Amino acid sequence: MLSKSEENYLKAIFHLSRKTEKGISTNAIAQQLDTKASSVTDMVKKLSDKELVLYVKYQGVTLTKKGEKIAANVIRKHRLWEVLLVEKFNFNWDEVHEVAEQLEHIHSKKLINEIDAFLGYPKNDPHGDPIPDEDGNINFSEKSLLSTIEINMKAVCVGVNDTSSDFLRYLDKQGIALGKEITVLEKEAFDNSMQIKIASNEFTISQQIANNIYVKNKG
Amino acid sequence: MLSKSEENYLKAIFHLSRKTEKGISTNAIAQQLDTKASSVTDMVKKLSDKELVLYVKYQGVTLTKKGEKIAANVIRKHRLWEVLLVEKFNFNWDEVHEVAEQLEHIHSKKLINEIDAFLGYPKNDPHGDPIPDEDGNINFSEKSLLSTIEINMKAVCVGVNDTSSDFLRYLDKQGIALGKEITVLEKEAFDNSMQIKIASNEFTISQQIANNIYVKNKG
DNA sequence: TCTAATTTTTAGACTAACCTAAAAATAATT
DNA sequence: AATTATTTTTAGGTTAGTCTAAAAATTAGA
Repeated sequence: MLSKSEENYLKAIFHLSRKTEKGISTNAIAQQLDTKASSVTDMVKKLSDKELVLYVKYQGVTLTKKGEKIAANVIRKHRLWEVLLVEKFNFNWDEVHEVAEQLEHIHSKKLINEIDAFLGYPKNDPHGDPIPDEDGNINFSEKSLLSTIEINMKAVCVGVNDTSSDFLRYLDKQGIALGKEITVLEKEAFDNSMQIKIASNEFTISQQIANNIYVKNKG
Repeated sequence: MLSKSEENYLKAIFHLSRKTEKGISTNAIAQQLDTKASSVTDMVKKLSDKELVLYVKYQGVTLTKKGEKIAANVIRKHRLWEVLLVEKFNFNWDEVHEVAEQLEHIHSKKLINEIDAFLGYPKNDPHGDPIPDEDGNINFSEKSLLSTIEINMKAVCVGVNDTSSDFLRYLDKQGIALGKEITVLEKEAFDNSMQIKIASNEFTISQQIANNIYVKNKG
């Protein structure tokens, strides 16, 4: 049985691996976990001994099949708990992260599968991220950043990149939520801000906002 | 914020304090937590520094008001999680303990109060034990051991003492459950076994069994 | 009440997970 | 290609929580 810390390292490496094909640097992991590179080196050696990562000194790490499966399972738990909190326990999508960080380390196969069933086998968490299945398979359906959508095109909001409270509450305030249809009306060349329409509401969002909203193009 | 270990010590002292007015010995705590007396001494000093227990060397410990409230809160969480597992997630009452031991250490006031509401503010856990309120108040309603009930008296099962899987599954098999009415038909002086009736079923139970079932006398 | 048995505490050590500071390796720049 | 800058690792230390073994205090028995 892995410790909470070991699980967190595997999860961090999993997430970082999505963004590159190369081995993940100790520094990158340290940053992700808000710890020091020297601590990462220690832990990565331990995970390597347990055959959960492949580690070559100075060359970064990659997950083994075994490590990847465990990481995906932690993420599965995190996301299912998030859905439970939002759907059944009146949490807002900006309130779930901290508690889910704790709950993802609860060890009980039965419990997480019962929650999955209780929720009707959801495919995505409250931020639109896909929920891995029991075997660690994860469905990365393609999505685009809102900032890349052309003028006069329609798109459906399917996820967010930033999950900070500040950002999510801004979205709440603007009426931006998963499933909402967004029309791009105009783009400002100077600051890359864009004019968008949701339902009958028209307003402007900054590039920073548009860079943190995932959509599926509807043409 | 207290560590999991500190919370477990407070909980153990709380439970042991129910059985005696005296200070709780390091040995008793060690036994309860399956650890060594020397470890207990260390921890008890720490809890004393934090003013969660009263500790005099060689004289045992008692909880302070502050410590008692925290302990009751851990127990509240443990028992509410148990109800959730049984009522919503298809756990049997003999399966909940281990997971609840993990879940009781999740820190989120909102979550536990939402669960409480979701469950309709239950008064007792699946084993009949009372659930403390948010302020740590706990309702110890009096109950007797089935072994003390006189012949020809009726009683309602309201709790169990032993919560091991073996014992609880034995009760399942015999049709003994919370709320069931039990009539004492006969007592065997030799081994203190008793003949009982539940619904229309008559059978014999050993003294050991009768000593682990709590009932409320119905006369 | 004095000695023996038991309980409790102290002393010293271990592990997991972290840290800082220095050394070593790799990457970047001229 | 040589030097500088950056990244990574090593070395040594810290804290929380545990342990064993020995010492000290308390309790029990004769």
